[in-house]
Amino acid sequence: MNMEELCKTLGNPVRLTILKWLKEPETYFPPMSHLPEHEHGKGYVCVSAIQAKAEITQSTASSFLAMMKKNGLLKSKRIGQWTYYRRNEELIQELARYIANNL
Amino acid sequence: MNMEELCKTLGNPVRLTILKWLKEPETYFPPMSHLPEHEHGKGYVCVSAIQAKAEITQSTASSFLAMMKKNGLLKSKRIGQWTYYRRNEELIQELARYIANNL
DNA sequence: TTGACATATCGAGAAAACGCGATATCTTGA
DNA sequence: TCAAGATATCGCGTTTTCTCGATATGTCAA
Repeated sequence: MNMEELCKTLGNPVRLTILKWLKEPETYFPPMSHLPEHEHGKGYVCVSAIQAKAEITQSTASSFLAMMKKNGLLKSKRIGQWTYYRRNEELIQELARYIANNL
Repeated sequence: MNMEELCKTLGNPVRLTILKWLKEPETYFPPMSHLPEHEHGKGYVCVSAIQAKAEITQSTASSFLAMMKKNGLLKSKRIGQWTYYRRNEELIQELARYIANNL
């Protein structure tokens, strides 16, 4: 867990908002119609849905999500031509514990 | 608590390190010889000690510390010609709780 | 195999953060 | 009142981040 990089990643209003949206995907995104049944309810959201909601370009969405994944905040799964991202709750809790105990 | 600004502030290696040093002031800083007896043991460290330890200029130290105070990470007390800074443990714990529960 | 669509990567101009030196302000002791 | 030391603020060149458009890559269906 790279605290500095993690904080830089979270220090951007768009990325911070995306992370919050992904906490309640059903609230903030339309149903992922291409996602197979057995992957429903796991919090997966595709890049284009996030891009549309955040009102940023496709390239920005892609690189922001890649950055968040690189720092461990998100996990991703490629299904067909879609890349789905979801939160990595384990790292977020680890971050909270780190701040509480070691920062 | 402004999460975005807080993360920007923590997303800098020097500021992050300063915050950690202030967790154990006796370990990382020489005794604050001008600090009155009754203020000892409270974690106060003066600007010039932090500046020297971090190997940054006086102006950078001053503005970094002011930024950290503005975001609630530090508290400060002016005593004579010295400004002493210490951690604001309450906000750090609040940040940890916020990440654990609301991020 | 090819066309269409989703995503990733590249290159660049604009905006923000970095971190310095110079200078101003504040406080104390002479 | 004045000089000296500690800290705060200002201005600025440098570096990093932001965010875009253009283009490349990957995947599926026809």
